[in-house]
Amino acid sequence: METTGQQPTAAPEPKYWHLRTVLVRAIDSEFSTGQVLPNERELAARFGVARATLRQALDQLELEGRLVRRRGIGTLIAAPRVGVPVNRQEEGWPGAGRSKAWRTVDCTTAPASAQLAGNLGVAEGATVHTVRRVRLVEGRPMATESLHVPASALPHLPGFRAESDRARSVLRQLERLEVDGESRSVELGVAEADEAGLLERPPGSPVLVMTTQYVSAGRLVALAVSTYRADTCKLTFGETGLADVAPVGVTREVRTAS
Amino acid sequence: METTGQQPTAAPEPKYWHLRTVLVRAIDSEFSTGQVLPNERELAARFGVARATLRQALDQLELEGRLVRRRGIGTLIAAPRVGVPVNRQEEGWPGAGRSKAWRTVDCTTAPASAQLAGNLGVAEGATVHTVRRVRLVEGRPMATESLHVPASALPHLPGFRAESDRARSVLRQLERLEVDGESRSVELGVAEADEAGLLERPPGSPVLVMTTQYVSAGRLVALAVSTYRADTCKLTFGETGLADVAPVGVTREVRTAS
DNA sequence: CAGTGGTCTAGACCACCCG
DNA sequence: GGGTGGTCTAGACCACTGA
Repeated sequence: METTGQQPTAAPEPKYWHLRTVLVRAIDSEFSTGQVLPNERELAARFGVARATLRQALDQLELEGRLVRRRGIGTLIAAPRVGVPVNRQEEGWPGAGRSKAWRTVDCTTAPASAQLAGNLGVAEGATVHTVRRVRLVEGRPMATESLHVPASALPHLPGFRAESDRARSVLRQLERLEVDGESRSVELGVAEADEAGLLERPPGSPVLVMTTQYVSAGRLVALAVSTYRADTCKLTFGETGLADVAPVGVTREVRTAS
Repeated sequence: METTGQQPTAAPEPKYWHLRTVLVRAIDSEFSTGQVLPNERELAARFGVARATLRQALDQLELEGRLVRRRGIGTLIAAPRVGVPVNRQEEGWPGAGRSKAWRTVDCTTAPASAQLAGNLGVAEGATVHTVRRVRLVEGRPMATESLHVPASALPHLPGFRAESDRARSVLRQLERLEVDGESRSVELGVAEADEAGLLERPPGSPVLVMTTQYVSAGRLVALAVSTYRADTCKLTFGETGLADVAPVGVTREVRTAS
């Protein structure tokens, strides 16, 4: 199992990491999108390791978005990640009410918990509308979003309505507001049970969690928490999209090799 | 090992996922930042599972940034993620030459590979400067960056110099350019060997890969590929930072519970 | 049905940290 | 030293897919 002829005193490279490197090369040179790899038991045998060790390498590659594993089917070469625009307001929230990009799941109106109230800058117990939506890209769910709006930010909201109407009303009222700006943050998370279901992924799948604060007239009028599938999504904040860059994996390899 | 009294016909929840849920509750209620958990063998025994199963749950929690595991020490409750500003130009590149936020590692000047040339919009083989830097937050490395600049974008760059001087010159020249805008993308990746070393993390650690295109006078003048430690970083794109939102984990729990 | 990936086990050894 | 997490093994059973 010589790695690359390293000195005995050198730091010993874990088998699974070496395996990953070998597989990356094989994937890049001998396979193309959608193709299925040999099954895990065979691969493990071929490389002379336990199946668990091989799986550790595959886990890495899946986290990088290079592989997709489907139970009962096999391990496939993943398509390059989809660039999902999140910068333009039309992509995020206002104007999206009529778009097909988002599908409303439900809408609740309830008093804010201490936690949520703090984040929204309102008093605890203040009424807050919460719209839950799913973002679709090419018909597939790519993200979930929980949009929290204090009732005080929507003075002209019509009275009681059916849930689906209420969601529409909230979104419509939001569009009427002048949005001065948004501030966002992005971090890594995992899909909880409900999100996992909406994203059609198993619980624990990695997601990019984007938190957006919408400001109007100097006040925070909405807080959106979105979870994007990390396996297939690349969040793009482009201002005026220049040419798209090639998959990062490749870019980074190039740099490393230089 | 009753989970929560679910029907036999219900979808069986994996043990490691149930374990994770239990641990999340324990962490939030009974532990505080920096505290060490019982060791893995003891925890596994206490929950009546194999150590490997327990580790699967801990892996999840580490990915979420709730735990930190240190070899020879133990498993600690992680501090909340650090918000790292990446939107303001002063945080990213121009003006950072004199700042203490970035430490230059090296600087190379070489012909562009086909891959890199395509991404930069120059001819293959064109001369490109590459500055490698590390971003420090509170003295700790939080990100690595490879900044690629076509020599054609820096017409006034002085001649040959020592490497450290060259890096400084490239950065200084870049600052002189008027930057019309940047377009960014963020996705999930893993740290390769060299990045891992700079970030003081083992290879394969999750990172947020941010790719930034800098545009000046309608032309792409620089391409930056940054890798941020996903365990401790939260990328913030705030325009004019309002109050910070609480840790997302909590926020999301609140929403789920509503 | 046979074949795939997903979960789980019990045990072993190693690399690292500290007193 | 003894204790920690990190790696690796060989095997088992389950859940899902497709023919």
